[in-house]
This record gives sequence, structure tokens and C-alpha cells, in this order.
Amino acid sequence: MIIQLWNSLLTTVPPQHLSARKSPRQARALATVEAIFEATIQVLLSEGPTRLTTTRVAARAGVSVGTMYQYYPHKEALLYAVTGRYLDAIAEAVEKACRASHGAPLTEMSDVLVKAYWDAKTLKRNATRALYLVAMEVDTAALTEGCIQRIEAATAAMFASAPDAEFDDLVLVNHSLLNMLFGTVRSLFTREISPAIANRLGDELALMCRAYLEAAKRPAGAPGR
Amino acid sequence: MIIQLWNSLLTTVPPQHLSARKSPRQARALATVEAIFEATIQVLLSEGPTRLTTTRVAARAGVSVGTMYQYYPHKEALLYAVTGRYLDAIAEAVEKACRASHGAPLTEMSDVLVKAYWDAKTLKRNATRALYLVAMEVDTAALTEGCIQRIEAATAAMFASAPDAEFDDLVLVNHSLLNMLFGTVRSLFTREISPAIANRLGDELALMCRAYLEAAKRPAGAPGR
Amino acid sequence: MIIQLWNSLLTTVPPQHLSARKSPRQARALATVEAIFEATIQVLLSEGPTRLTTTRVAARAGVSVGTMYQYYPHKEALLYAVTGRYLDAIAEAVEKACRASHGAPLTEMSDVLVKAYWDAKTLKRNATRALYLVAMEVDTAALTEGCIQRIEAATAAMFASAPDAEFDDLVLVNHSLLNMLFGTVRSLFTREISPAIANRLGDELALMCRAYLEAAKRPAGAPGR
Amino acid sequence: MIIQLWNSLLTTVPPQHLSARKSPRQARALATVEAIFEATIQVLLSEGPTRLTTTRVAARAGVSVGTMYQYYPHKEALLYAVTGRYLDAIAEAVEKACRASHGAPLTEMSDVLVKAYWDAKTLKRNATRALYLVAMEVDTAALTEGCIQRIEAATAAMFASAPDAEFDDLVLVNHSLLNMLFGTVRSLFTREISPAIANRLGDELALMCRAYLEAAKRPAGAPGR
DNA sequence: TATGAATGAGTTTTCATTCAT
DNA sequence: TATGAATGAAAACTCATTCAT
Repeated sequence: MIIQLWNSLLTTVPPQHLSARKSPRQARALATVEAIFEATIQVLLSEGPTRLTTTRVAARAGVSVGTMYQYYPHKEALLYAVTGRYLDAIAEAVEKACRASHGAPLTEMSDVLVKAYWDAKTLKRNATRALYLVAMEVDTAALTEGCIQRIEAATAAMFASAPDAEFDDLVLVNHSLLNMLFGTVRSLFTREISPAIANRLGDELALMCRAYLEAAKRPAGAPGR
Repeated sequence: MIIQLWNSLLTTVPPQHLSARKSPRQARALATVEAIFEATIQVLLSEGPTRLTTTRVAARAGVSVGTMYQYYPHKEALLYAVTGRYLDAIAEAVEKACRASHGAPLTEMSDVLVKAYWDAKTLKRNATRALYLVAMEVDTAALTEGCIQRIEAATAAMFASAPDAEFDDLVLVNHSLLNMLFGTVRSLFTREISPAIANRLGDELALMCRAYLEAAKRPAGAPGR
Repeated sequence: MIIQLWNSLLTTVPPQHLSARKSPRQARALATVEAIFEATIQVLLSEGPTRLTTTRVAARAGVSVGTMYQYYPHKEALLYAVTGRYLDAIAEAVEKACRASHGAPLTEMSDVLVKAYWDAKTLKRNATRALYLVAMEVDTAALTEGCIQRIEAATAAMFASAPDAEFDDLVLVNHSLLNMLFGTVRSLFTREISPAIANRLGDELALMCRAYLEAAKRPAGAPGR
Repeated sequence: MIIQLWNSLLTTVPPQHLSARKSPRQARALATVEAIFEATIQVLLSEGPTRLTTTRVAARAGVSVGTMYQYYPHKEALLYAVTGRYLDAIAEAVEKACRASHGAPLTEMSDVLVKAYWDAKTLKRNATRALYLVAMEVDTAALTEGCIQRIEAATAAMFASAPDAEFDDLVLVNHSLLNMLFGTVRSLFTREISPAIANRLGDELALMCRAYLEAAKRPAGAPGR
């Protein structure tokens, strides 16, 4: 049951050729999969994307290549799975935070969103950095879009519930805000920036978001469309 | 004047192992190098980064592999050169726009910056999309940083000349703004977005920047530090 | 006993970059490595050193290139391994013969040495000729020196035990004798010489060695240094 | 005329496919050829046989590849020419020394021979070491044999004129002696040996030759065949 | 005649994937 | 089911040789 939940979070259904061969049924298998995932991140970080080979991942995970291929029919499927699980966690964290902030003032919503996304990324700092590296190599665009859409739905619902704000085009503003948020955070993780500076830039990011939302909202007392 | 001196200093000098083997001397050779550059972009876009092979690039450029290796000792050096030339053009465009806006009102500066960066990227749309793809694979981090620093110097100088605004920490705000600008634009080019929507998002981006700068500037009449 | 300890110490340990990737564990793998060794010799003899390519060796061995690279990280490592095994056999044969002749008359020692070396080389006639061909291309100098030192130790010990001879400078004479022996034999194998003539030259070689040792030994009754 | 002499010393007529394209006619061309020869040796010594490329030789010689190919139709021809000239010089030196020692006592003949050969090799120490490196790669066996035969003829004639010695089989002894001389010297140049030790070994080599000749000559008073 | 840009066959090496044990 | 040896297509890179200028 846990397993099923584990998979079902993906709104995006993986295309046939990218799906895992089998879901881990036993505890041992689960541990194996876990080890493989972890190994993938490790190798990516320590060796770089071009040296990410199936053999190396298997070795690092402590299993044989053959075993790995029993779970994932090819390299792409593996990366697809790792990425999927990661994005799932991010999306869920943001969704949860948004749900909890329905009805809050706009400024608070903004801060909550930034903090949730930022914290989720920082919590999985390794994975975050590692997966930015392969994002373009594998066909994970669909996965990313799926994640974005989940988050977009969550934030749109949240912003729609703001008691102190209305927008002429909520969808556009929301999309634009998220695009900025994702892009900016990506920059911060991709470039080699000291944690201290990164934190100050994180604060500025929060300020940006608030300022943008303020600027984008319909002037108080203005009529709806 | 100081700024100009700075710029040339900041121009990143390629590390030994990434530099080109020789520069084209004859007209024929120049055309060859040009064709190789163009082919690199083409292959990247049509085949994706993992299928970017030296053979394919050479074939697309209409030259033999050997010829390519006469100019670039290996794939990395080629990508480094292509990236370098591209970033140079971007940085120069922004620098020029900034110089022309010294003394303008803050809002105008913001718009000018966004427009200059956006236009430069859009003008080289193909290269832009193509090079985002390889950015992580090759060691172009240094190049990117060099480009960023050139732009940062140019914008800092511009913002310092704004008659209607002062900042408590210009460097931080400037850095933060650019980080957002670069990240957001990256997102827009990386994801598959229709031009129409991209343009609307571009407008929102301009709004964001203005709003952030307004929010970050020291309240009128407030004392300096 | 001291000598034996020495021998094992002198066995040249391959430098990191030239050592084999893994040793064959299963019977199948052992046969594979054996085939690769044999194929190396064959290709060397039939095609010459410049046409000794990894592909050709693999093909002749009846395995795929990939397999070869599982055992040897590159061509040099392969040649190093082949050479090492060959030199080991030679050194061992000579050592054994020397040990068996301790205490014999000088003339007999000389003949035994020449015969042992000559026979060992002749027994592996193909390998002998093949490896002379690559000796200069690969960095096998260390291996060769190691082999020489083993032999030198063995012969020095033997000559020191001669009841009918003493030398002013045993080390020099020994070294000089071996240098001549190795060089002369090399000439005989390298040049295209008919076996009949080669045999006669082999006899002359034995004569040379005896004559040199006679000439070099301290006159009977002369005092030691 | 000098040029003709320069070529004619070769007893061995180069096979069609290995001969130079044209002999240098003008002083400038002569200098060019000289530079190419010198460059070949240099590259061989500094880069090793596998890095001996036509481009590198041309560059080191200060000419373009194209020019080099005007003199030598291919790499082999170049190496053939370099080797040929070198061997010629060696053979000539030995021949001259032998001619001068006709009628001398056997022991003196022996010493003269060793010294002449040794000195000739040492005088061209660089070339000697360099050419041992390529000796096996190119088809220079014929050249070497030619050189050997010239020397063999010279020494045979010399030994035949010895007043104090006769041999049962002069040809065999002569051949055997030279084979030993060549091989031993090769060993001394090939291995990395300090000049001091090399000199002592050189003395031992002279002793060897004398001893062998003494041992091989027909006992005084014994009847001829 | 000299040059050096261009050629492309040939080499080394890697690595995703299969399959006998 | 797990293993890891074997595979071989495909990649990067070299270099002898040619030929337009």
C-alpha cells in the first residue's frame, strides 16, 4: 500500500518505454532501489554527468549491473525514476504549504511559497544539484512540466483565496511568479555561491516575490473584469 | 573609463587545456571555423546534447573531422569557444545599453536592462537554447561567471547613476536582480513555451524588475548609511 | 636463502598506470587471458609492431575488444603484462640452472649459463622474437631491468661458489658477461639467420663466455685484494 | 660530386619505394635535408618513436610538411634515408680503421676494431640511441645487413692479414665476433647506463674480443685445413 | 617551389546492454 | 534471482598524405 502511494503521487504517467520494470515488492528490494537512487546522486555529484555510467552506479550501490537492469530496463528509465521521485517530493512540500495558507494575507502567502520551495530544494541539496545536471540530458521535460503544473494548481488555488487581493489575470501572474521562482532558485543552486550569500539572496528573492505580487494585483476598489 | 578598463580585464582568458589550437589565418580557414560554430548549434538543437559528436558536427559543417581537430584539440575546447563567443556578444549588448542609460530614471533603467538582455538572447534564439543544453556538461562555469561579472559591473555603474534612487546595498540588490533576470530568462527559453505567451511573460518580467527595484530602494528622504 | 628472499623482492611490481584491471577468476576468463597473450605474440610476428592494434589482437584471440579492455586498461598495459610473464619465465629458468651448478668448475658454469639462457629463449622462440620488437615502444625498461637483476643475482652467487676461480671484481665481470650474453643472443634472434648457422654461432657464444671468464679470473696463486 | 659520393657509399641500393624523391641540388636544399635529418633524431629522442610524426619532424626542422614530402615520398623513406646515412658513417669508420691495421698483431687488430666501432657509435651518440628505437619499425633490416657485410668484409680481410694467427673457420669466427660486438654495444647504448660504468664495460668488451680471438685461433704449429 | 589547410581511414577506448552460469 | 564476463556499436582523436593557393 505504501508502495502504491509511493508511485501514485506522480500525476505524470511515465511513458511505456521509461517505466521501471517492476516495483520493489520485498523489503530487500526496496533497500536495493533506495541504494541505487542514492548512488545515482552520489555519482552524479562526484563524477559529473558524463561519467555517470550504469556500471559505476551499480558498483556504488553495491549491486551488480545485472541486478540494476532487473529494476530499470535502461539508463534513461533509471534517471527518469530518480527525477520523478525527487520532483514528487518538491511538489508535495509546496502543495502542503499552500494548502495550509489558504485565506492568509497575500504577503504571507508569498513568503510561505518561497520558503516552502526554497526549503524543499535545500533539504535535498545534493539531489537538487545533481539533477539540475542531468535535467537536459534525459527526456524529463514532461516530468518537470507535471511538477510545475501541480505546483501551479496549488498556488493558484491559494492566491485565489487571498482576502486582500485580486488579479486581472491570476493565471498569468501565477505562472510568471513561479517561472521566476524556479529560475532564480536554479541559478542560486547551479552557480557556486557561498551559503551565506545564498541566504541573503534568498531573502531578496522573497522581497521580489512580494513586490511583484503587490505590483500585479488590481488596485483596491477597482472593479473586477 | 575605469569601467572600460575593468571590462577588458574581466574578459576570461581560456585555461591552457581548453584553448583553441590555432586561429584561422586565411579566408578559407575563417569560413571553416564559422561553419563549425554554426554546425555545433544546429546539431545541438536538432539532435540534443548527447548526440553532439565531433563527427556529426564536422559532417554538418561540411568539413572532415581532421579539419575540426586542427582548430580545436577536443570537443570541450570547441564548446568552450562557441560558448565564449556567444557570451561575449550578450555581455557586449547589455554593456552598450547600460552605458546609454546612465542618468536615466530608475524605471527606465530597469526596462532598458531587461529589454537589452531579452533581445540579445532572442536575437540568438538558436544559440541561446542550444547552449543552455551544454552549459552543465562542459566546464563553462568560468566563462559564464566572466560574462556575469561584466554585466554586473555595467549595471552597477548604471544604477549608481540613477538620479531618483539610492540603495542601502547596491551590490546585493544588483546581484540579486541579475540572478533573477538570468534565471527567469533561462526558464523561459528552456521550457517549450509559445512565443505569444513568452512575450507576455517577458512583460511580466519587466514588471517584476521594476517592482523589485522600487521595493529595494531607500525611502525618499531617508538618510544614507 | 638470502638469495631467494632477494628474488621475490626484485620481482618488479607494475606501476599503477600499467597494471591489469582485474585478474581472471573463472576458468573461462583464464582461457580468455591466455588467448589474448597468445594472440599478441601472433599478431606481432605476422603483422609487425606498427600493425599491432587492440582490435587485431582481440580478433585474433577470438574475443571482442571490450573483453580485452576488461582485463587491460590499454594497449600498453597488455604489452606490459605479456612482457612481464615472458621475462619471468626466462629469469626463472636461468635461476634454476644456476642454483643447480653451485660449486661446479667455472667452465661448466659458463656453459650451463649460456645453455640455460639460450634454451629458454629458443623454447619461446616466437615470443622472444615478438617481444624484441616492442621492447622499445613500451615502457618495459623497468621490467627488463628487473629480470636482469634477478639473473645477475643468480649468476653472481653461482660464480662466487666456483672452486677453481676468483675475480678481482666479480660484479663487473658478471655484469659484463651478462650484458654480452643478452646482446649477442638478441642479435641472433633479431637478424634473420638460418637455424643451422644460429646453432654454430651459439657454440661460438659459449666459447666466448668461457674465454672471457678465463681471461678475467685472477691468475692462480695470485693474492686476493 | 660530393653529393654523388654521399649517396654512392651505400652498397645497398635502396628499393624503389624507399628511395628519396630527389637529391638535394642546391646549397639551400642541402641545408634543408640536413635540418630534416637532425630534426628526426631530435624528435625521436625527445618524444619517442610513437610520437615521431611527419608534422612534428617538419616543424622541428623549420619547414612545412609539404616541403618535406618533396624530398621524401613518405615517412618510411625518410627514416630509411636517415638510417642509411648513419650506417654508412659507421661502416666507413670501421673500414678505415681496419684498413690501417692490416698486418698488425691479432690483439691490436681486436682492440682497433672495438675502439673504432665504439667510438663511431659514441660520436653519434644521439643518432645511435635514436635509431635503435626505430630499427624494428621500419624495414631497415636490409640496410643493417648491408652495413654488417661491409664491416664483415673489412674485418675478414684484416684478420686474414694477421701475422700471428690463423683460424680454422675465419668467416665463422669473424661473424661471431661481430655479432657479439654489435649486440653488446647495443645493450650498452639501449639501457640507461652511466658513462663511467659504460666505459668500464667498454674495456671489458675489448678484453672479451681479445680472449675470444685467442681462444678461436688455431694452436701455433697446427696444420692448416 | 613552398606552404599549410584539408582529408579520412584507422586507432584507441568507452559503456549500455545481454546472457550464460 | 543475482552475478559479472562478454559484446560491439559508436565515440574521440591522430596522422600520413594530398593539393589548392
